[in-house]
Formats: sequence, C-alpha cells, structure tokens
Amino acid sequence: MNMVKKAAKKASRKVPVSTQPAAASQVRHEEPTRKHTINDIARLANVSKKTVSRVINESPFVREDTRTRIAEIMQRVGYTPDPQARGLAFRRSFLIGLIYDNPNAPYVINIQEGALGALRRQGYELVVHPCDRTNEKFLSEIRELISRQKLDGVIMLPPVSENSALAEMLQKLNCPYVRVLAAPLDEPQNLVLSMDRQSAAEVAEHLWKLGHKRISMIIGPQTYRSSIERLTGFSDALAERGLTMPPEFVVEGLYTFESGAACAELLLSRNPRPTAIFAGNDETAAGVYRTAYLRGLKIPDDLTVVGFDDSPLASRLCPSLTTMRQPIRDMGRLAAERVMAKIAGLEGPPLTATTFFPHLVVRESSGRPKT
Amino acid sequence: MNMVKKAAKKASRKVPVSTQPAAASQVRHEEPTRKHTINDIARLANVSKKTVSRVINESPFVREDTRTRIAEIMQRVGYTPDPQARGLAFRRSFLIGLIYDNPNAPYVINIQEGALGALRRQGYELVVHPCDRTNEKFLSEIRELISRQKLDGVIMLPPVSENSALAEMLQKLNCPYVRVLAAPLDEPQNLVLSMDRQSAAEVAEHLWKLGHKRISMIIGPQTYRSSIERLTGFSDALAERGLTMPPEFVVEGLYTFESGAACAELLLSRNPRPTAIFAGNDETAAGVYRTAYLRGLKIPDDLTVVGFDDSPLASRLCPSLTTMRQPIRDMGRLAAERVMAKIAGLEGPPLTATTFFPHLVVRESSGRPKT
DNA sequence: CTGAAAGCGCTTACAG
DNA sequence: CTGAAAGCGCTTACAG
Repeated sequence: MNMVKKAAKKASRKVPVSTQPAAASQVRHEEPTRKHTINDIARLANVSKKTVSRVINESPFVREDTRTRIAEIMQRVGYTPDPQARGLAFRRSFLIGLIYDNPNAPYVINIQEGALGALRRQGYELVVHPCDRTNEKFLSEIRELISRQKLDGVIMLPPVSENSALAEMLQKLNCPYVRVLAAPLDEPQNLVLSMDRQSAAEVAEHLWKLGHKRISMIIGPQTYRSSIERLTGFSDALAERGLTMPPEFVVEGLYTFESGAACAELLLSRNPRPTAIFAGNDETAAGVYRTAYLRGLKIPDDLTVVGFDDSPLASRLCPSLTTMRQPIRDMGRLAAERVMAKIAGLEGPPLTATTFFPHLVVRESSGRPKT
Repeated sequence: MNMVKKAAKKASRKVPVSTQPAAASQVRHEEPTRKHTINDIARLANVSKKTVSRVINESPFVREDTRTRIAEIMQRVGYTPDPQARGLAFRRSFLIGLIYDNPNAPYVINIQEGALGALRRQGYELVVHPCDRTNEKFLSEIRELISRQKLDGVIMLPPVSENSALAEMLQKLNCPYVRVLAAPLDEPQNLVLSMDRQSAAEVAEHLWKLGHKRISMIIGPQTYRSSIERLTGFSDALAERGLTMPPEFVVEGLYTFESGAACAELLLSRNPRPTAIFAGNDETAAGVYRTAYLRGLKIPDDLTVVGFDDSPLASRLCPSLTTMRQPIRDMGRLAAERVMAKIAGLEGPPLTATTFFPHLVVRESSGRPKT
C-alpha cells in the first residue's frame, strides 16, 4: 500500500489533476479516512507546497486568485494542517496551559470553558494543569510541562497566579502568560483583573443601606491578595459611610466551608454580636450558615450573610445567599484572547479591568437588622 | 549561532566526548534553555540516534550496559523526547480528550484530576472538550478535534457517554475510547461502570431501616441511563423489603436544582405525603430542600432526604445531606488507565465494576418517620 | 508572486 | 545488538 501511494504521489504532479481519479473506488476503499496533507493540496492545486503553506499562514505574497483557488480546494476536501507538523517546524504546539489550584470547581470549569471558546477558534487547545503550591516540585513540574509540551502560553488562576516565583520562571522561560488576579501585581498586559476591591465596596454599600451597624467580615488567608483587596475595599467603603469594624469583628479564615463555620463561631459569640457578616466567598458563607443553623439563629432575621463568587452553591442554600457575581466565563475568554495576542506578538489594545461588570446579586440572606 | 551549532554537531562525533566542553561558559551563555535532542544524546553516548530511540521506546534489542549508559546520560542532562516529533513520526499525539457535558462541575474536575494523575506518568496530557449534544455540529466538532489533534484516545463522561452515535463514530474513526457509564452499554473493556443500581439499592435499604413506608423518588431524565438504573435499583430493593412506591410517588426531573424544587412541590402536595424522598442526585436534593424550606417543612423531622454523588454541596446544605459517595477520582484514574491500555494494545485484565466501593454517607437529613 | 532544498526531532523499514 | 537512509507534515531561509 505504501509503495502504491508513493508512486501515485510522484506521478501525480505530471498528470492532469482529476477530482475523481480512475481508481477512485479502490482508493476510497483502501484509505477511507486517510487525512489529506499539504502535498495533496499542492498537487490538486498544481502549485508547490510552499504556496499552500503561504495560504495556510495567510501570507500576503500569494496572488489573490491563487489564494482563493487553494483555499477552495482545502475547504472542499476538508483539509486542516497537522498541528504537530506545524508545531515541529514552528517550534510551537498550539497548546495553552491552564494552571490552577483553586478548589472552587465551578470557577475553574467556567474559566476553562470561557477560555476554550476563544482558543478553539484560533486552532489552540487547552491543557489543564492542577497544581499544589505546597509541593516542593510544583515549579519544576510546570517547567517540565511547558518544555515537554512546548506550551505556547499559559493562563494562571488565583491563588497560584499570585505566585511571583512562578511568574518569574515563566518570564525566564520566555513563555507568554496571563494571570487572573485580584490586584495589579504585574504589567497590565499580563493580567486579567477581577476588581475585588470595588466589588467588596458594593457589599459594604448594600449592608449600609440595609441599616446595619455591627458589621463583621471573614477574610481569606492574608497571603492571598484577594483577601486583602476585599478587606480593603470593604472597610474603606464602610469608613466612607461613617462605619468602622472593630478588630474583633474581622477574622481570618481559609476561604473554606470549615473555616467559615469556625470563624462564624467566633464572631457569633461576641457580645453584642454582629448583625451582618460579609464572608470572604460563598464557601465561607456556607460555613456561616452552618454555624447559624447549629446555634438556632435565623438568616436573615438574626443575621444577614453576604458571600462572594455567586457559585452555584449561593442559590442552593436556604435561604439563598446574597453574593457578588463575577463574570467568570468572560474572564476566561479574555485571558485566552490575551495569551493568544501575546503569542501573536500584538499586545492589543490595553484592556482595562472595567471590561468587567461584577455585580451584587441580592437574595434572601439580606435583611434589615432587628437589634 | 545556527552555523556554530551545526558545526559543533558534525564535528562532535569524531571527537572524544567531554562533559564540559572547552567553550562551556560560552555555550551556557548562548543557549541557556535550549533543549537537548536525540542527536545530542546520541553524540554524548557515542551511539546512533536510533539506539537512543530504542532506549526511549524500551526496545529489548539494546545491550544492557548500553541501555544503562544512555539512560544515565538522558537523566543527567534532563532529556525528554519531544512529544511533537515523536507524535509526527508515530502518527500519534500523546493527547487524550475528555469529552463531557455534565453540568456538575466538581464531578468533572475530579474525574479530570484523577485521569491526569494517571496520564501524566505515561507522558500523556489531557485536552478538555465540553460539548452540547443538542447542537447539530456536536458530532462533527468532536471528529474534527480528534483528527486535527490526532487524539490518541478519548474519555467520555455521562450523560454524553451514553450517546451511541458518538461511540459508533469513534469506532469508525478507530479511536480508542472509554465511556464512564451507569450501565454496561458497551463491551466491558470500553467502560468504567458506576454501579448506580447497587448504590440506589443501598439507599432503599437505608430508608427501610429507618422505618419509612411512604417513600418517593425523583428520577433524572428517562433518557439518561443513570435515571433508569437508580430507579430500578431503588424500587427493586424496596420491593424486596415489601415496600412499593405508588406511581404518583415517582416523578421525573432533570437532575437540576430547579427541577428538584418543582418535583418536590408535586410530591409534597400529595396527601398523605411521603416521609422520605430519594432525590436523583445532590442538585435535585437541594431543590427538595428549597421547597421544604418554602413550605416550612423541617428536614429530617418532617421529611428525610437522600441525594446522590456526595458533591461538595451535600455537606454544605443545612441540615447536611445523606448521599451516595462515588469514588469519582478513582473512576477518572481508571478511565485513564484503560484508554492507555487500549492504546498500548494490551486490553489488560478485565476489570469489573467491583473495583469501586460507592458507599452511603449518612448525615443530618436522615431521620425516622414521625407519621 | 512562486519554488527547490534543507530542517524541525523523532520514527520505521531495511541492512548488517 | 547497532546504524544509515528515508520519511512523518509542515516550515524557514534562500533563490529566482
């Protein structure tokens, strides 16, 4: 079969191109799913493979009619260039890595799908890489992945996106990257900002409008930038409205359900206790719910709770949880567009964080204070 | 720089190998991150690249000491073969696709991470492909992905894994696949079974032991095999214990939160109403919680609720939800191991579904009936 | 605007 | 057990 194939190939350049070769039935029978190569297209179009290559890569140095003709043939036979061969020649992979350690599954999935939508259109695929910053080999594993698979770029999600050692390594490796972050820890073109500070300010305004005075907050780990941003945005906005949180009303959790429950335990044993708790995220808020439940406190009658993320959990809790909704899918899409732009060399218009419109979703967990 | 490099290459075969070439500092300076190729290894080991290739591919036709020597060199310089080049020559990609349309994010993430753990060890990477069966182009997009990226195999998650048209297409494409399924819809070597029937039977036993008589179930879409399996397993197990569900106690939902709430509305308006509801999955159970909440019914005092999946949601609900825990990560791992085995040509031992031990996690939502 | 040659890093026949 | 040649499907210089 190989010999036959080769012979056909060599001969064909000298022979008039026919859409249906004489032995069509045989050929179809022999190689039903055999993919067309650049050589097949070149032969069909009666040009060199280099010219086909130019069409593939949208080089301007092709006569328009030639370009059209070749494009039509590629279209007709359903030709798509082999990414591996292109990659080998280009020293590229058309693969983008998604590096994350965020335990919030819906968050990751949404970013993933948002990014994928944009990547696919340009012939890229997404390779996922969950990681663990506490693991010694965390950095070397990523370096290994990048060099092995020759990733064209990577997208990093918080909190690992805050890791400066990782970003430095990527720079050294000359690997284009985009960091999804809560604060501008990098140059603008390297990040997608989530505006946590402004979002937290919205929460403050909401609670203030409801009339709350004894307000407390459970922040995430202080090592996470988002914790700081949310705390700053929240307390600053409260201060602007003449409200202050006493130190014992601000406690640090781990952004987890369990830590949320533990922190709420602390806060709800204060006397007087807060009438509203801004949990650092929805998971933490769920923890607050649990503690309130165990203590027999009614939400929102005895306690107003606000989360952050609008994960599916928020609407499933009873009462449903007021929370900040982030346009996570869009952030994924934008992150993808940015890496691709960086790979293409065009930095693109300096998109600002204002591209996003996170907004407060008010639900049943919001109420006026009774005390 | 290129010229210098080439010259060095050509010359080196005739020159004694030195670990530290004279111009070491220069070289290091010139190409700090340049990856080693098979040629570099061959040169360092004073063998042909073919022999190095044999070592890479674990061919038995290499003298043991030669093999050891080459392996050590590869180890020392940190050489890993270029997957693209290998792929091009092998006509393979070392890429496995994960095809899913399951809206349960934690489920997907866990499968993903389980699979990744196994794949990485063998040099594979995972390419994720969320899809939408209702889209006309759903099948052709997958075919396109497979042929474009030359995926070596795919893993499919329910419910799209139940799609027989998809499985047929993969067979025609000669693409090794593994389907994660709730029922043996394919040959044993092509699937990872989740034993939904037996799991549902455990739920039945649990409710029976608690003393419930008026038991109802919210099943998923009847078009999903898991719905049928769970219903069959559940009602059969009840029947074995002398209990039957009247037809009006079995309603069909969509495995979603909203449909769960709507179905519960129906069930809880029956007179007498059920004392226990087996929700098809945790999402549905959350819907039941909501309806109970709105109607002022207390769980578990007025109503026992059992879910399925043990997604994070289950433990976050108040009261926490009794549910069936599936070893999702392990299923992902096994699915990965199976595709790799199929790719390698060795079907491996016929693993049976008994590999898994799904079990009931009893939580606060379980109680004895009061009426 | 178009093409022939050499190469990307690996492999498969084919010889020894 | 080992190697020289040709090829995987595409590209980059280099010529015209």
